[in-house]
Amino acid sequence: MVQSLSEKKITSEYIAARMRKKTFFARDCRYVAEHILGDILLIKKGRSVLAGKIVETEAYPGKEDDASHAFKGKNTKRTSTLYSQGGVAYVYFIYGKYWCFNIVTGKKGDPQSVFIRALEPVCGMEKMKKLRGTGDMGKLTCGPCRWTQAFAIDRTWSGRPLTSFSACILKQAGKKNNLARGQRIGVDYAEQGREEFLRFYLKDNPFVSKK
DNA sequence: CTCACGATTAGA
DNA sequence: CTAATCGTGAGA
Repeated sequence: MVQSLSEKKITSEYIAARMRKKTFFARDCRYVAEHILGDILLIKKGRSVLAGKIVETEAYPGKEDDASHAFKGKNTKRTSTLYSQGGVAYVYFIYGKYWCFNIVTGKKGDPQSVFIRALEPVCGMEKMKKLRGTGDMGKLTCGPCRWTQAFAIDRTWSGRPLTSFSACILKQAGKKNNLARGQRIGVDYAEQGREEFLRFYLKDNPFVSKK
């Protein structure tokens, strides 16, 4: 277990010292997907704080990736956010009831992103349980559409910066990740993309979506 | 306008 | 294992 953020003081100085900057997100999605493992996703609304350790990610390189919404440069009303400068969220609706959350990476015009598949709860667990309608830790935040529900993510998040005091990624200095890599999940429709090893996760972390 | 489908999940 | 469920995007 990571140290609970609520055990520390979440001051703006604390956030400023650890926040991942825009320049970090300007990198290739594979690099970002790997290096944000173990970092903390933090969302503040007034006094309420929700935070989780990132334990599972997938890289979506964009134009050359037949699993990506931006394959061959496809640009629609929904996917236009993917073409932003790295560092904002890309959120979309799926299966009639869920929200999927990505972090846009790379330079403006290059539609890369990192899909966040699972978090380990760190702060605001009671609120998460309420939003999920369950106290079952095994199903609270392990899964791309479970954690977004626990964090009340919806369409209003698409395009929002993840480099602000109310929403950011906190770098965890000195972390020792036991990294694992594999094929992405749920993209069997992509003949090329399904073969590539673009899924990253923390080995043996119980909050990873698949065992 | 119509229609097929999905970067998933809950439940039988 | 399958049903649920509806916004999105492609095509008529």
